[in-house]
Amino acid sequence: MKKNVLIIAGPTAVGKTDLSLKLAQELNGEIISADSVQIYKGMDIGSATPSDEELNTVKHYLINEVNPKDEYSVALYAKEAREIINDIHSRGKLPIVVGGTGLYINSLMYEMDFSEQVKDDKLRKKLMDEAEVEGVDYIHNKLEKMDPNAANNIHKNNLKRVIRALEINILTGKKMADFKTDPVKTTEFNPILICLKRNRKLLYVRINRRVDIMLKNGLIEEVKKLKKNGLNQDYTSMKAIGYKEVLGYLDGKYDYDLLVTIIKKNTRHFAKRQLTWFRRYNDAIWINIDNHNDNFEETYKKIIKIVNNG
RNA sequence: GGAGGGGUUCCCGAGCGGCCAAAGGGGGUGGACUGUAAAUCCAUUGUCAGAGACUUCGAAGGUUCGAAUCCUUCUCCCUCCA
Repeated sequence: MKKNVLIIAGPTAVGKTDLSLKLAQELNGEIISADSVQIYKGMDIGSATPSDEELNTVKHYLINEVNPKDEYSVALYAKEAREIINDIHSRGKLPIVVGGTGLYINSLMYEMDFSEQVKDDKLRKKLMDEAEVEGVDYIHNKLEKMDPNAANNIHKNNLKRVIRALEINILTGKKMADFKTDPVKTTEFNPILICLKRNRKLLYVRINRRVDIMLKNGLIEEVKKLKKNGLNQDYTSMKAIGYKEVLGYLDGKYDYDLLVTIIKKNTRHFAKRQLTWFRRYNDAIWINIDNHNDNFEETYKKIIKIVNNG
């Protein structure tokens, strides 16, 4: 029988951390983060990384692992998280994947083909320059000739993706579809996907409140520190919500009030995108936790039952 | 008290007789997503909805084949002079 992996997903600020800590204690589990920002070191406030106390209560993985100047990727995540899952299983414990990065979670639940190491920054830049000079239609037509299927699926304005598809074709001669086999579920373990949700309005209230708290807790200082260490908006890590906006504020692009508004807005938009992503999974178990602000008992008991019954 | 300017769809803001359910932006909502994913991109946004019908542009009247657009009165807001 395949071993279980419990996955707790959901939009930002829904309350994943609190619940997962409780679950880990009840289920003899260890937590693997699925968060593309918490994985970076020194980005704690803006990414709502669990506190030191929380991190010490339950064993956590893939949090504060990567230098913000380094690049990270789903491919790496899929590899590392699977190794950790195996390790946890080998010790007879339950791996609990917690996070809101849909693609990362997807890379665990499904077999994604990351075998070909293809990436060429120079080529990307060249294509980007080309697009700037010739226009998006030109570059999209180019893709149309090389990989009509991909061109059909990617909107011409989505430059990043158009270029990626071209990059793959130029580097490997393959087409996008060659990597995009029908979703095949992983056979290594049995993923149990729990998606947490709340009433949208309430979620937005929580988001707004949390942004205020982040600011009060020193988000700006955190970004200043990162900036001092040489980080700027060109780094992937600094494109995270909260960070990119504060960098703009520090550069004088807008005042404090507008900064707050923008961070909140972007976070709300993000939460919406997360929800859209998670809705793709037909076998997801959605749990509304509106009524569990103070007491998770009912929710975690429900989840424990689900896990125990396979 | 006098002289002007203005009240437009959730918000800001264009329109100034028909091509206006009304530009544009914001916000909201829905969606896409295979190595940057907290990224990147798309759609939709008066109501019912099938073409189409119905109710909107501060309020009430009026002119006109036809009004958000013109006239009258009322009402609220802003600026300047007193």
